[in-house]
Amino acid sequence: MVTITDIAKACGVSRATVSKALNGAPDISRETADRIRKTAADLGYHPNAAARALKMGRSYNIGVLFSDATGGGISHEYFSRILESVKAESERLGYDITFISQNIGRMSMDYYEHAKYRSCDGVVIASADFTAPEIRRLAASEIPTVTLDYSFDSCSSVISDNIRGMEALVRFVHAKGHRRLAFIHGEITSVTQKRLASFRRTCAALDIPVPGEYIRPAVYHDPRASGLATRELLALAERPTCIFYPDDLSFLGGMTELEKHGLSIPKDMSVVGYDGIPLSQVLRPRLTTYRQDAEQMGSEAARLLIEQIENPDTWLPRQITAEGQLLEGSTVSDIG
Amino acid sequence: MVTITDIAKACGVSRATVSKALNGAPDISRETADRIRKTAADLGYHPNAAARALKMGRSYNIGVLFSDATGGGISHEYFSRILESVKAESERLGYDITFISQNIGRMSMDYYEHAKYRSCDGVVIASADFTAPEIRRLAASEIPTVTLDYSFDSCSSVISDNIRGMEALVRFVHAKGHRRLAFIHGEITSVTQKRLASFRRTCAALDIPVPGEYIRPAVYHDPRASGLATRELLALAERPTCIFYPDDLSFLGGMTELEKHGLSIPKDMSVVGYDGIPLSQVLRPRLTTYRQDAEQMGSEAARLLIEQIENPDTWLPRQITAEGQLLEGSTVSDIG
DNA sequence: TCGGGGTACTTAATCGATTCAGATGAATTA
DNA sequence: TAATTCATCTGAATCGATTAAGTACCCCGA
Repeated sequence: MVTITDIAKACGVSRATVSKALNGAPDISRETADRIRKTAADLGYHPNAAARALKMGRSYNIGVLFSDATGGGISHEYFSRILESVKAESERLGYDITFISQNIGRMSMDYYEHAKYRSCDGVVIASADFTAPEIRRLAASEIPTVTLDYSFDSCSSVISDNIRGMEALVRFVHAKGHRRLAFIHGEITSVTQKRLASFRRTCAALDIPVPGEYIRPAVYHDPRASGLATRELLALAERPTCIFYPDDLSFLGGMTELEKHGLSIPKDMSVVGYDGIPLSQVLRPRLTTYRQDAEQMGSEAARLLIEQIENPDTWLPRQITAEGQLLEGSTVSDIG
Repeated sequence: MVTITDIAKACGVSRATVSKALNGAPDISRETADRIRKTAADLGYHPNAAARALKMGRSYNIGVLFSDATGGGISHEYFSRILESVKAESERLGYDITFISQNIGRMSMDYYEHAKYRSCDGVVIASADFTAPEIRRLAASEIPTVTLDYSFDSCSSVISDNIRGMEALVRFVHAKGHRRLAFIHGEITSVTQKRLASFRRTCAALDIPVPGEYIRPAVYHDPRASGLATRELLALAERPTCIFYPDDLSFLGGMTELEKHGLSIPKDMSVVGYDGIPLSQVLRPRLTTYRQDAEQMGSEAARLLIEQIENPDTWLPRQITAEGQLLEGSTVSDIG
């Protein structure tokens, strides 16, 4: 590896001079600085990240903490899209990405310790459970932190607008004349709570009664679970006219179940999804759903975090809401 | 942060002794070693990764390089599942994961330089194009490397058996009596070439003619592209009786198109996918496809890599083939 | 001619951990 | 008793980069 010493030798100056020149210190003459920069480029020099991290306490590395109940966090399309855009934006701004988890090999450490161990300059957190003490410890620590879809008041956050998204869907369906709305929800998380609360509140505002049996638990991104919930709904004495699915993938499980019962969408049953993944828009009928802008959320999160890292003094926590968008497909019949 | 110096002070020994005790050096007495280990645990000590990396040239960090044409690598289910399992297995073995890419911030560097910059102990490579010079440079370097779905003879690799997988599908369809097989393929990569070659070879072996117009290009994981390709196939004078899709998601695009033409699966058209993602098995009819074991591939890759890192002397390149499995759904009619 | 004040550099300490080459002291041997 | 051996621990250099403090040199004014 080319080190600062090699450049110093090649240029006949001290290592300190090289370091300063490369970092744009004011007390190096133009000519020397240019010469050093040219030599560095010629030799293919890149600073050693470990040495820098050790000396400066800055690693130019940001941690990503994705924790969900099942552990397969990344493989959910919503998360992987966020991850991809956090990664892209961070790289653009000069930072690398490392995953933060608990228990690396034989060492047992929590998230905070792991982040310190790797000298992460900051961490982006997505979690199904923000009440977990390990998550709170990290969020409350001196390490800059941005949370996704949840907000602590001591750190910045990027939130997809679940309240407004769900309200938009309910109002859309209501406008089409539906009054018997069933709601299949994912595991209880803060996001789920928001969507459910928004569903209930909007229904109340529109004078739509919501019988308890119309609210069914399932699991996010699990077509099987939503298929089951769908079957239960179809067994009710008074069937709903429209089913809200926890997400687009879950809808596919429901779709299968509806077909089995010989019900066609939207003639015999209307449905809406959530997420707006690309797949939902190539299905026929096109799914009516609410698109969450995962790309925007990821890059916004990276920007907020890095801004905080680089301006610790002037920084104040900010909550950014990522606007979604109702995708009006054709899975909701007009029975007005 | 608790450092080795803190422990040394607390125990009244030198820093050297602490380091040796924690690393199990033989010239430290049992009692001293125990006392030091206990103190370390009490104080919540964890070694500083940067300091270690600097001194030892070992970072306990492995790089993951996912590069595809579109750039959205991670968000493809197949890749994200591999990533998830590389991550899980690496963590179990004491390693963290960092993404390797080109051009971090203002610094322009290639993959190899990036891996050096972060002192990665090794790199797992998944790429759409293994002929790219930056990929070859990394694979040919002194950095331990494991490739996925491609093999250089100088490094280990984990390959999903595309040859056998495709052969199994063709034979299955042939056994059901189909003789007019259309093949929609993804972007031309080494994987695509293997599948296509295997398709052609197996067809030849079974005396199935393959007209050029039955081979259609599309894009992996893009329902729109495969929908288009499907439309073209349906416009042919002599339609195929079975369509091979590049992957399960692509099939969904085809499904939509087939429905539009009033064709039902498998009565009017048989189809097979590839990948065996969970979704494919909850659809009705259940998709006939070939399951690639992404989880096994990921953990196998991590194990191979770490074995090489930890035993550089006795190491020899190994090629591991991950067996897949034909999932016999009900999207292929029996016209025998 | 001497010193004040810049400019442009160098020296050396430092970050936290590892490791080689001693050093210490007790026990053993001639 | 003096020399040797062994187990156990310490001192100091080192990895590559940064940075506070110090030095050399030049220019200028009185």
